[in-house]
Amino acid sequence: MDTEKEFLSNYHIEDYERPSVTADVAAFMIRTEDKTSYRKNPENKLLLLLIRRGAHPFKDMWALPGGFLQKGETVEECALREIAEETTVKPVSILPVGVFSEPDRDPRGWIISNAYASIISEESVRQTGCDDAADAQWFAVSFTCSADGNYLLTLEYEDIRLEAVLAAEKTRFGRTTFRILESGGLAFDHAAIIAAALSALRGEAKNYEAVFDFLPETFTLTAMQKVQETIMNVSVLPANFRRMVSAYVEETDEYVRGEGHRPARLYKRKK
Amino acid sequence: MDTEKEFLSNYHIEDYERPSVTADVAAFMIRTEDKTSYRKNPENKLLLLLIRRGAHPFKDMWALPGGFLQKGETVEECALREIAEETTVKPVSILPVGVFSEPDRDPRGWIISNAYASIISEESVRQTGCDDAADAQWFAVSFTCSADGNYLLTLEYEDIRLEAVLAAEKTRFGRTTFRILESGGLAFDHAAIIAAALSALRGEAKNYEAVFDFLPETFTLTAMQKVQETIMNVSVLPANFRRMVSAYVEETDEYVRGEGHRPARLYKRKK
DNA sequence: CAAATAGTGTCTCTAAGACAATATCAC
DNA sequence: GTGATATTGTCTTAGAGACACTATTTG
Repeated sequence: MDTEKEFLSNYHIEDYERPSVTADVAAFMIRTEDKTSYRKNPENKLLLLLIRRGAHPFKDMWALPGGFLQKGETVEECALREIAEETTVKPVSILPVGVFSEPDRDPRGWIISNAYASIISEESVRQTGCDDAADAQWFAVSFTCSADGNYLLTLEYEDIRLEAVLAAEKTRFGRTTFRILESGGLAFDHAAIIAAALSALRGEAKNYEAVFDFLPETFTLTAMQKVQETIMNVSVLPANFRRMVSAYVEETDEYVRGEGHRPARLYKRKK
Repeated sequence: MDTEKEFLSNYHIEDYERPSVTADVAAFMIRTEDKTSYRKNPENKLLLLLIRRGAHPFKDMWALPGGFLQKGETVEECALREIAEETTVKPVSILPVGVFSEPDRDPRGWIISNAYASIISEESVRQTGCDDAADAQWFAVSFTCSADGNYLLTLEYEDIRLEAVLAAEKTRFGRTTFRILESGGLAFDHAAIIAAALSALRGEAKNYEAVFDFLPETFTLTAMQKVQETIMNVSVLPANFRRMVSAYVEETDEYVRGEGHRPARLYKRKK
């Protein structure tokens, strides 16, 4: 009968075949567009960071930032590291989306991916400017349910337009998985990962958690509502929105002036 | 410039160090206890399947069933296979709980675990009888928040009593992770995995999805309510429970008779 | 003043909690 | 009848959607 110590010294973990493990990150940002009139409030756009692959496989196609898990870090730390390497900004928060482990999902071999959604604040990007590299760009996101029950994921940056089609498959427990019908020029199974990340993000925006992460320290309630509506792709009456978030925010004494209409009070998140 | 084909033939995935990947499963069952009186309804108990480890490390301690990911299967398939190998019954459903990847979580080396909760119906266990092996037993589960804000996880089988203490750490998005203060004799970080699985299970029982999976094809509403209450550790007034589930169930023409009180109509899940 | 947004009040409807009351069986 | 559960109905309250109305600013 071995002792535990003896057992461990004789144990060779290398004897078993193992997969490679990666973390892939869908990094979202909301950009405030330019005003169309001196008195109109600006629109918002939901953006997703994609990297143009410089190497095979899927060379020159667009993919989520991500990379291999390194010894000594957790998968979550790996996701944070990868997003930091690509953007130079620290994500406000990070949300697990799922594990993608279909054996044939990567032509390089047996590689399973831990997917995360992360939220990057517009503020932090404006400060450090992270999209100067031509191979990393923020794409405008559209994700809608089409008439035939499939989902259409559209990603646009200047004249580049990626259109993926996904079949939504309801699994147990109200979860939905997405099967790629057309990848739309996205590498690997990243179209499915992006769809899952968007679903997760929308789920978390319901309780306003995710909404705050897109916003600066202080914000107007209208700005908050626009963020919520941009993520969720629905609209609410302003009066009702104010009532619903009133428990989560607190007033400051400051106002936004000079907008061509009544000044809006700034709020901050209630701890 | 390589073609993709050339690139892949020169690509040696073995050059990079990789972790081992496992799936661990918290398999839950609800057992109907014996009646204490001819006319009283029986109580329910929530049970969790644990395996006594026959090998180092943590030899002779209790652990979740689980095992290494094999080539050609997804982590979910791995979880299903592992639970089938241990119990001979097919779980009704399986629910992802999270990835546990702290570098030092396994003394054998770099091993990350994909945790799942699975639901086993009492019916299927009664039919095939899966706990004849002395090294696999169903433990009664108790999981409560103690006065100091920590969580107490108690697992009992006959004279064996495992008591783990966990600190709940709120992460973003309303999620909670559990840090082990006392493992209570559970192997690896399995106390934390069990706590996370119970949290996930309770979350899914709110919308009755998980509740149906514990029940047979047809059931009384009282039986359904007891299952819900057993999982969630809360109680509801019967009148209100009936109203709340009325949208999810439909009547059958059958009744349960001979119980010493008014016969209860049998219901089935509404598709 | 006009255009636009900021902000308040109120009506209605629905869902959930509390609770009263009735129904039906085995012993 | 008694003790237990089964089942229905109703009162109340909280929250969300709809909408009317007022307030405030800049060009």
